[in-house]
Amino acid sequence: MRAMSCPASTDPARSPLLQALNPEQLAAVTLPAAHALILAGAGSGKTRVLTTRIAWLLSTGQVTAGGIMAVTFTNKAAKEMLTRLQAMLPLNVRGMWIGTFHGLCHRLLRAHWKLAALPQTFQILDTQDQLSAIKRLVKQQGLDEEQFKPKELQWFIAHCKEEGLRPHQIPIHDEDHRRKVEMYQLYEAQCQREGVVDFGELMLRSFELLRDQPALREHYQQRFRHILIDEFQDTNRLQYAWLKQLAGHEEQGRFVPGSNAVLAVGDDDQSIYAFRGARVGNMADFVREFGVRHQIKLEQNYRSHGHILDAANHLIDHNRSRLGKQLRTDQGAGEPLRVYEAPTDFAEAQWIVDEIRHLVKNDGLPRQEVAILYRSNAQSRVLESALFNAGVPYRVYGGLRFFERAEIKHALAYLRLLDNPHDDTSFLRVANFPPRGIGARTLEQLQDRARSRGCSLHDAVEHLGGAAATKLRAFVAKIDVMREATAGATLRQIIDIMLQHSGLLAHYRDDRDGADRVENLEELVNAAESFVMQEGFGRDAVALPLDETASTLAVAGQSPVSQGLDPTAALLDLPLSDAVAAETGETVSPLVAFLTHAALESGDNQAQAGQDAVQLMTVHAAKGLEFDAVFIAGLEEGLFPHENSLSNMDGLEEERRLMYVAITRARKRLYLTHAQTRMLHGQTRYHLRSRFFDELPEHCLKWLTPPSAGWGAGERGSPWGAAPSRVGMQPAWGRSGLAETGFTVPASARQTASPAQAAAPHGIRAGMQVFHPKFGEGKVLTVEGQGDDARAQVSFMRHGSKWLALSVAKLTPI
DNA sequence: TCAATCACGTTTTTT
DNA sequence: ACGTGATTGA
Repeated sequence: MRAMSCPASTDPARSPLLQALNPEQLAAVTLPAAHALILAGAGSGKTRVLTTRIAWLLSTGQVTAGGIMAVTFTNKAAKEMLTRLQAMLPLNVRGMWIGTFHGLCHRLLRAHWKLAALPQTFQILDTQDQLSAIKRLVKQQGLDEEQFKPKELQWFIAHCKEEGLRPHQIPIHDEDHRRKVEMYQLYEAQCQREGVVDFGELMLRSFELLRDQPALREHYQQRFRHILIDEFQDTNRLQYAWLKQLAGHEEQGRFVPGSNAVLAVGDDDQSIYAFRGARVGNMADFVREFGVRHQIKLEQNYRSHGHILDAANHLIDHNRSRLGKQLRTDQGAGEPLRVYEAPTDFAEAQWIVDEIRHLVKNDGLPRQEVAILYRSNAQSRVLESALFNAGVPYRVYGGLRFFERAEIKHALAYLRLLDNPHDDTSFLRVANFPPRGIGARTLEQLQDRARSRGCSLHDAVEHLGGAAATKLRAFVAKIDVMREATAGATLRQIIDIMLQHSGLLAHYRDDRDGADRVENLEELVNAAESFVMQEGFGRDAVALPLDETASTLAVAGQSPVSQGLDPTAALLDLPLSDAVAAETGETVSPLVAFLTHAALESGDNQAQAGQDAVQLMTVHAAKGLEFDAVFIAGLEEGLFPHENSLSNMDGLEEERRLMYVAITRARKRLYLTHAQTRMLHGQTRYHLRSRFFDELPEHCLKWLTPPSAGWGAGERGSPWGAAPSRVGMQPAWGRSGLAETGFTVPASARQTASPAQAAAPHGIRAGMQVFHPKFGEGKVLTVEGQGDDARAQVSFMRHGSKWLALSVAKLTPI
């Protein structure tokens, strides 16, 4: 370790930390302390660069641990960074500000709860809680749930916050819009009254805190000399604005970057979250507004074989809006991409499973090194059943997470009421659970009373008369008893007491199908135990992180006071006493901390159901992961690219980036599969092969089935459909079995060798050019349903894509 | 208050 | 097709 703490002036290559880096990576790691942008391609060692950069900054004494902030999007990424850092440096990373956007915002708000106008024990509303809070509000306002769909309202509020807008800042368009904004305002008031904040509020409130408190802002600007941001292409407007508060200030309406250094790492080609507010444009804005002079591209890929990379490069080249980047590898070309067309989704799944068994049996591939990726969750069902029937162990990502399970949410609601009896969301969740004779009617009365008095449900109870009130009082008393019984207890004891007193445990024990839920509740106790262990509550670990940091570096032979900026001193100088309190973690009780943890980290996606299992997930979920062998299933027009994204260019380009992400997950072997027909929403649908096939270089592909007509076919006016086949019928070539056999088909022949596009009686088939009296010329994308129910999705030249009932619409093939 | 029935929606998702 | 969430009847 001593060797690493060489001063910045010595040859950096001598440090063992830096030796294994390629020139671009080295340049990125050893950048001067200035704003910089790293364009990091898939598999280019991005995380490694980030962590090594931090380690390098620390070990060369350019900054102390307290002077670094590193931001990620997911807890997983944050954890990974911490783990890798710890492996590189003898450092207590606890005092470092490494975490997710929301985690760090939360930390700020806990530290400065008074300035942020929050109650000290404020709790976090997850998406579920938020929705139920909104439903409650809509009902309370006596509004029609049909007209004001809570889901829509939730979306509206979340998006306003992502844009950094408070209700009064929103320009009103029309009456409907005005009412939405009004609801937003009422929702805010409700949250404030109940002492809860949603995810968006964590971001927005801490942004405003920094914006409106100059002393605080300057303190943190002085403190965080180096700010590093991962997955920058996924940041939304508010996150970027938040960053600017930490790294500069406004002057006459213009942003002036500060003296600290922001390192943004991202990949515009992997921007797949525009639908939730991500702005790739933040990358360009960052370069402009921060006057970035250092830009580095990491294009050396350490993951995939040549053909896979070629395919990815070629595909993404079809996107127009790109910063421009080309991955390269030192590994050989490797195997070609295998393409398989199945008659049905069922057959596709069957074939994939067979192929996986061969991979495992013949090639000795560990099952967890095989992934099946798909565009939408609905596709997992048929794959799961095929795997299940074949007895192949598998694991599906993306189900309910631990802290989202109903029984856990109930338990957490009780725990929250212990700290904050005015949390109405929690109150309503468990007032009658387990059932104790408090009906919906009673709760409605209580809500009315609370509203008219402007108080919480808890406080409204004593002002309620009648028989029902007795039961409510008993409930409130129960909570009060629990609160007394748990005073001064450890987290474990609190949970044990709560589980007993609330009757939750007994309720699920009595339930015939409650075994799993009982198990989960017991797991909750374990989760709390390990949380306490990790956080080291009530012990030295949290006490003085900055001092520990200082001594660590002193041992490494460096003065923590470099550039005259001692963060410890800066902190103590602060007139903000609660900042110190927060830094030492003194003010947060273990229970509050645990509840926060539950909200911010909703837990693992699924218990490790067998390590040796094939991995199933959406392409989105696969981002950042890699596997030896990858299957991308359901590569069909309308599915992938998804039909909802076809109406505009941006949508299609995002789908293409998604495909790019999918391809670059594979190390050695990649399969691309599609089906002619598929069950979707209970109906049979006929799909064309995805246009993405036509965007891959021919020399990378190995067609295991004769290539049929694809997206490009109709466009080029080639003849159609030789022999129509029926749904479920085996194609002429049968199951060509092993991937070892293959067809080599020249690109020119691809469109004409068109087998078996299933035909419906009306004669309209996917891929046809058609004419509509009103919309004019168009191309059929999808046909679904039979008889009078048959519908087609047609992409018209002038009117975009539309769904038309074939029994009504006058479509003529041309 | 609870179970049975029915309408509804159904791209992607983290915090 | 299928699971969820709200409504209705016992």
